[in-house]
Amino acid sequence: MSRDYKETLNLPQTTFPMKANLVEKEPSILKFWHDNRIYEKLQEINKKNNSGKFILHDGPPYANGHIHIGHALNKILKDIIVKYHSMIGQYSPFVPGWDCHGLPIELQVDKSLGKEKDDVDIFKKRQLCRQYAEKFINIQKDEFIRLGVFGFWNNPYITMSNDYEAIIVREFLTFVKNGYVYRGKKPVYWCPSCVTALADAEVEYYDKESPSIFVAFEIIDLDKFPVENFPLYIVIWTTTPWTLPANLALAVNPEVDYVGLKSQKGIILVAKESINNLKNKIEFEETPLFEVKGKELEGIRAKHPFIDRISKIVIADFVETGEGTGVVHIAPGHGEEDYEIGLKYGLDIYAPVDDKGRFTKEIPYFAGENVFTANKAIIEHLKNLGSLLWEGKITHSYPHCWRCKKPIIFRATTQWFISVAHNNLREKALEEIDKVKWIPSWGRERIYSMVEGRPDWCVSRQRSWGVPITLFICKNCGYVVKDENLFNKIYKLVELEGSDVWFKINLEDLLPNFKCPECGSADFQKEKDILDVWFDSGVSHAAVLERNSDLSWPADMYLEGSDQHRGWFQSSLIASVGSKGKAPYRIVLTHGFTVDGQGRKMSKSLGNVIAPQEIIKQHGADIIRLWVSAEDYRDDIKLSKEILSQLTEAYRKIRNTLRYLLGNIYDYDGKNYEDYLLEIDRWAMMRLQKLIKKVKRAYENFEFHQVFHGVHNFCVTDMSSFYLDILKDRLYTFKADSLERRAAQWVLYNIAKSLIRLIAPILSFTAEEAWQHLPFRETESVFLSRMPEVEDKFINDELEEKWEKLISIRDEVNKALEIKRQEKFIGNSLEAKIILNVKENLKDFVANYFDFLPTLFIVSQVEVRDFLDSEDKDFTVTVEKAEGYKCQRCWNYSPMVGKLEISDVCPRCYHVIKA
RNA sequence: GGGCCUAUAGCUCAGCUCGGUUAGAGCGCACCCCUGAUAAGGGUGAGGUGGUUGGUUCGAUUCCAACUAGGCCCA
Repeated sequence: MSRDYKETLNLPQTTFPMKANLVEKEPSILKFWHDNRIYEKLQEINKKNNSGKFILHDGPPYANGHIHIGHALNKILKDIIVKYHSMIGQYSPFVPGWDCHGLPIELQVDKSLGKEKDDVDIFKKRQLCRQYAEKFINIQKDEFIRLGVFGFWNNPYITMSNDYEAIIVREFLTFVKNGYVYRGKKPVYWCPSCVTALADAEVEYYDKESPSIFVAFEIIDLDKFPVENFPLYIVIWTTTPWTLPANLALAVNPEVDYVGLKSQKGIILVAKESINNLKNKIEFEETPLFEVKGKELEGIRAKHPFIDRISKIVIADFVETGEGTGVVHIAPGHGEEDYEIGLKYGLDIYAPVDDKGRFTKEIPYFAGENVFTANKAIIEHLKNLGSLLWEGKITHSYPHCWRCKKPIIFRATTQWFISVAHNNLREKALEEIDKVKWIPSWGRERIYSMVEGRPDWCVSRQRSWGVPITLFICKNCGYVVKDENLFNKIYKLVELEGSDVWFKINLEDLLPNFKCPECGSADFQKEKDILDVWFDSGVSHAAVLERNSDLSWPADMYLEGSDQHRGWFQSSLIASVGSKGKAPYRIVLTHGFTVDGQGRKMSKSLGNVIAPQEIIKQHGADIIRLWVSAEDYRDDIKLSKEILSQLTEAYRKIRNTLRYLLGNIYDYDGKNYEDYLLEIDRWAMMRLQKLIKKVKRAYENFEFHQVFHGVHNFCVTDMSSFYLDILKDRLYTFKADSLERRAAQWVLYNIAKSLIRLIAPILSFTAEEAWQHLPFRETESVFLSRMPEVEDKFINDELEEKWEKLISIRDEVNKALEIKRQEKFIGNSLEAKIILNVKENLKDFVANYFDFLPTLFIVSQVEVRDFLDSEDKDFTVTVEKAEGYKCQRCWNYSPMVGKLEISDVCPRCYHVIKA
């Protein structure tokens, strides 16, 4: 007649639920943070306590659309860093921002306007753009908050706010004042039918049939070649004959071999590798008369076929020999690469084509003719001159206008530039790059080579939605007014009314009776272009870091995806070096991009996109946060269903470990039992210290996946399968207030309290929830507490070594037990008695732990015998059935069961019950 | 096509900086146990041509090169 002893045990009790139900729980935790002003309190505390600052400056996402997983990744990484630094006491306010101007929003607004688009005035249109941006700021804000990201969400920075726009204007005018800004020409996509410039995003590629021609340019500098009595021609290939009037140079590849071939026309010069492309098109003798490397051709002069002009040969890496002749005709006003070459060789950026795509007056024969229709006439003309060697057709992918769907052209137009050469801006920027810490380190190389090779910054856009280029230009002589007083007035006006004001004012209003200092004219025009949005975000260091008194300049860190080496990191660097001479950041951390399980980029067409909103709905934000921490962000970051389910499992393990810790300290009295620890408790405390050390170092080094792995391993290996399993007996069966049990509780309490804080920057919701279940907590939120400190007194190498040995013996015991379990000899390990056959060298060691061994192995009895075999082992394990009967209370077997006053319990339990 | 980067078990990561015994961990999986952490817990086990191919070397996952696949940025 055994009675139920369950009620005499100290079984775990907790209100911390096993099932997280994050989907419902997280919103209530958000409310808790909000209602109790936890973030604000954290800032106030750290601001006061003076133990340093860590300013992570937020790169503004574009206020368009819902957030995607990349946004989530970026903001969570930032949040982890900011929370960690806050929890070591540093003042780390996080001011989120949004990038609001720019084409994508304008296009959306245009789309919604439909036909009305061309009728609405600029104020109306800008207002619509503003409303559009506002809408998505609010949407994204809610989505970021839902992820558990802490920050000043009520007071973010917005690049379209009046004060921010004013700083944009001020910074730009400073660049102007300091001489960095100039007007130049640059080819842009141009639709002759819509009479407008197009942005990259407005260009669509379709197949188009174009002429394909070989044209001979006669070489003047014959003395460089072993040819006598023969004219020499260099032969180009082009599919845009209409660009020939603008031809200013001929490009060859420096590494390619060029050959002279005898033809009817004379000797023709083409790439050796291109000879095959000429066969059946031109008659020539295949044996080359001479051979010359491309780079040796640089500088040689040739005659334009129908315009009285010299075209020099230039070298360019991009010239290919796969098609054509290995020689490319260069019209710097009509092509991107041509333009780059033009800049390099100081060529005129020449584009004798008007708004409607017609040749200007200066072009003989073809003036006034549309460039596309002129193709035919030009070919005819070349033919007549004998310069055309071959003519054919080609179908290729060609840019078209997204609105009228007609083919577009590249056409140089007047644009505003920031010179990177002026005042050694480029060199200074490069020097600054070397002062910054780049994580990962290859970031330095990447941005360095980009800045080293970048052209001047084209900052003008022919658009409506942006901050205007606030300059007045003399209509007569082109002088740009740089009056300090004027600049100040404009700045003040924008600060007061926003940049819309620019479209309402005239120079006359600001500087009455102003005359051009160059020519005395009083006739000025107001610039209509707006600024590149990269300038907007590029000056955030001035508009946010510098101006917000809670922050400081430079930032400790910028953290964005690796695409920003070309984007924001660079625009910020140039903007900051240009005005302050220094980089706006000390550390730049980059992360990779989110890809699917196979490492492919996420795209709608592949159907492998996983939205953060979806994960939140299914698993909760903490799972996204765990994902962010688990993956090594320096590479591309994989995300798949499989990865999510793995993380869910890992989450459960961590959560359950916390739950078990909390469940076993339900009646802990809060006193210090350090002096009563058993050795295994000291071992556990040591493991905890090692974990704290590892995790903190990982946070310091921004290696969050180490945090995840460290914590998870600790929960699984050290806690769940070892310490906690072994501890059950003591916790459940010992007298509730016995010193042994209290000592264990003291350890568990320490572990719980530390663990919760260690995971708080990552599993913010779960940590907060657990914290609220932690007895004797000193702060109302886990985030108002500090990261645990390593207590060196618990670190003991000798102890560690001993326990490694004990654990390896335990492993062997487990193997032996498993064999017997499979044989159905035993089930629960408490049914067993272990015989340890030990050699001389282990004897003393084992003897020392003799009393503890049953606990360690979780068996009922252990007997130690001498191991006399000569086998190459220090010990062997034999499993026998435990002696005596099972104690109905603690389930250990004992020969004493049945011999006591209470017949079904062991002596140990007997005393507990009796007491 | 160019610059930068990545490639270790089904998954997430170690190790390799200064090349040298059977390449580690956790998860997952399989089998077993427990039913006093229970939509939990414990045990054991099976999983790797270290992307491929060359080179350097007595010896390479670790160094070098090429290639393949993938990513970012350009063209």
